[in-house]
Formats: sequence, structure tokens, C-alpha cells
Amino acid sequence: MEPVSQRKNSGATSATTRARRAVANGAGASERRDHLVKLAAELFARKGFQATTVREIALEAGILSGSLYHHFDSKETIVDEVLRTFLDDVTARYRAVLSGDGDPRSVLSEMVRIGFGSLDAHRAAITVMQNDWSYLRSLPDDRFGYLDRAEDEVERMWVEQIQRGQAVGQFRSDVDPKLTYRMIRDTVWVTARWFRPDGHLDTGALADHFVKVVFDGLASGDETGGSR
Amino acid sequence: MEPVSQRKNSGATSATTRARRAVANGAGASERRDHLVKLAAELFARKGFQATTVREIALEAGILSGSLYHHFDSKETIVDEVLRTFLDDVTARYRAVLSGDGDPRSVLSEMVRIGFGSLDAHRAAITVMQNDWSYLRSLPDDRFGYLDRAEDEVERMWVEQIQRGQAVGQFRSDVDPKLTYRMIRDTVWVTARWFRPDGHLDTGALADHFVKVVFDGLASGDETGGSR
DNA sequence: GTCTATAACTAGATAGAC
DNA sequence: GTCTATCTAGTTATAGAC
Repeated sequence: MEPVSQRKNSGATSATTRARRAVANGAGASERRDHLVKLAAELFARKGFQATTVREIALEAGILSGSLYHHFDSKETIVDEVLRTFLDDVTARYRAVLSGDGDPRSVLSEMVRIGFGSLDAHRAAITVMQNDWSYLRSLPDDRFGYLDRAEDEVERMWVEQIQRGQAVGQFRSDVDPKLTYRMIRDTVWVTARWFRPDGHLDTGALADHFVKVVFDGLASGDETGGSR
Repeated sequence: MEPVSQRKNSGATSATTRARRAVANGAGASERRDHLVKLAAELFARKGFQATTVREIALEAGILSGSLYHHFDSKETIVDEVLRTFLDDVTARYRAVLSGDGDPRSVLSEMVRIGFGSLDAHRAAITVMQNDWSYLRSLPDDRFGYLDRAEDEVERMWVEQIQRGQAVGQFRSDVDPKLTYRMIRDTVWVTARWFRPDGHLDTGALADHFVKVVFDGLASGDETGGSR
């Protein structure tokens, strides 16, 4: 038996034309649907994809679980949309920066800023991506194979810039580009675990701090011990 | 109906005295039990705590799910033991280093090495800790409250060393100690996601690389752009 | 210490009324 | 677009035989 419905929307957007699926992106979009995806993303982020039940998602939206299936054909479809929305946005931003003519250091710095900046709009999605990646990839079909492909593409972008920076002498050459990329990537995304938009630092300050340490190092300039 | 049992251990360690519970650590220990915990940890790490069923754990051990409950009173108890074993080990190592008289830079460097080094013995536990932390903390009782307490203690250790390093001039003073700690912590632990012990780099090389970048920076020494 | 059998429950998903 | 009602399958955990 389902819990009693606590109606919030007793008739708003009642009979709007909702045949506008399959537009913009390939998946299908509507404001109602987007809202449900957002609610679900927050729950997925907080408790994990599997620990979140369709009943909880529905409850949060003020409807019953069965009604969710009018919008989505499965729970997987919801998380799919959460992740795709984020990945599409961030890869598009990366491409925009790379199409410019910045030097490696400023391009990399800009990419770091894009990463931290995406915490504002995509914090939940980033958390889900990290926590539930291995589970989603362990599913029998290849539905989430695009995760690996997106990761590969992004890795190429970063590694190329690091190598370019080494070639022109902006970055030290005794670091491994791929390892360095992973280090940066991990540090940026993992921030989603504890970052709160209403906290005392914003994503810009976070990026500034990170760029400072990674580019120039934690050691004070006037010190022994540095083996450089 | 359970799958057919594929007996692996047809009588080994058959009638060993197994009343030696509640020793060493508080939880309870036996080789058999430890082995089961290890198997479970690998599964938890691969698929997530909730996606891993007690049937799978039992299957992996060559027994049936009911038999698991001779060793553990619940699935939660198993993951509890996975996490405690790791946390006890790593905090003990931190304390050992801090009880020495090293300068901040070498202490911090040693702590980084402990972190990466723990990937060898605790890779699965570290993965579980990261992926399932928020779920375990969301459980009704406070059973996993020690996670927060351990985190707090470790944070104090790190932040103190960073501040000490700033005080003696080993570390630059224009970075936030707490933020820097989080950055380091996250980067070290998150490595568990992709690190493979049989890969082409070991945990020592990983630590070397990380220390190099974080202490001395990615920028080449002879370059403009560094605002220091 | 393991197995057999099953209880008690919860999950995702569906069909059709409104 | 939502609700009611329900199906099916899978989950943790238990009881008692061996």
C-alpha cells in the first residue's frame, strides 16, 4: 500500500501540450520531466542510486510511484538523463575553450574553472557519477557505455594540453601527463562530496586555490628540500 | 531456491577452536571470518554495498547465504568490519609518524606515502568508504558514526602539520590549510578508483609523483605567469 | 560450520480507472 | 497526468536438521 498522496499541484500545468518530446537533445524533454530528474538527482546523490527507491522520488514530487512511469520507462532512464545532461554540458564547455587560441597554462586553468564551476549546476550529477559509476557500468547491457567514451574524450583533451604545455616549456617535463590529468580530474570532481553552494567559499575561490597549489606548489619559494 | 553449492573447502580447518572472539580489536576475529570479510570487501568495492547481495558473498566463499549468518549477524556487520580494519590501520600509522620529530614537510610527505601505500592492503575498503559513505551515514541508527569521528581526527592531524609548516616557513602562507588538506585527502583516496596493484606503477611511484606536483608545482621553474 | 527451507518484506514495474 | 491495486522477483534474515 502506498503512502497517502500529499497533493501539491492540484491542477497547475494541467492540460499543457506535452507531445514535444524528442527535441533539443535526443532523449526527450519537458519542464515537468526536467524537474523530476532534478529531484531524483538530489536523492541519488544523497543516498546512492540503488538506495533511492522510485517511491521516494515520487513522494518528493508529490505523486505516487506508479505515476512516475508516465514520464520515464524505468529508474535507469532517470539516472541516465541525470548523467547525460551533465556530461553534455561539461564536454561542450571544454570544446569551447579548446577551440580558442589560449596558451596551455591558461587553457588548463580555464578547464579547471569549468570543472569547479559545474559544481553549481551539476553537484548532484557529479556525485552520482562518482559514487554509482562502477555499479552502472556493471549492469549487464551496455546502456552506460557512454560513460567510458566521455571519459576517454575528456582525458584526451586534458592530456594534450598538458603535453603541449611541456613542449613549450610552460610545464615541467618530469611529470607524467596522464597521471597528472587524473590527479586534477579526481580532485576537482571529488569536491562535489563536500562542497555546498551556500558555504563560505564559492566555486571560483575553490578554483583559484587549486590552480595556485597545482601550478606553483605548496612549498614556499625560499626553501630547501625542493629537489628541483 | 539457492544455486548449487560448489564446495571448495571440503574439510580444511574443520574443527578449529573458534571461541577466540573479541580479541585484538573489539569486534571479533578468526581467519575464516577475516577471509570472508576480504571477499565481501572486493564485491562491495566492485558493485557497491547495496548492489552486493549476501548470496553473492556466500557464493564467492563457496557456501550458501544462510551459512554466512553463522559468522556475521548482518550484512552491515560485514561492511562495518571492512571499514574499521582500514581506519584502525591508517590512523595508527599516522599517529606513529606524528609521534616522531620530523619537520612538517617530511611528516606531510610521509603521511601522503602512508595514504598511497594503504592502497596495497586496503584498496577495496577505501573504495567502499568513498562510494558508500553517504548511504551508511544515512542509516537510521548511528552505527557508522565513527566514520565522521575518524575523519575529524585525521583532519586535525593533517591541518596541524600544514599550519606548522606555514609557521616555520616551509609552506606558503597564502593557502588555506583545511582546503589544502581536503584536496590532498581526496586526491589520495580517490586513486583507489582506478589504481590496480598489478599495473605499471606502484604506490611508491604514485606518491612520488603526487608529492612532486603538490609541493613544487606543475609550472616549470623558469616561466612567466607564476604570480608568486 | 554448512545446508535446507522458508518467513517477512521490499523493490521496480504494469494495467486500467478516472 | 495521476491514482488504485497488484504482480513478480528478489532481498535479508531465521530455524532447525545434519
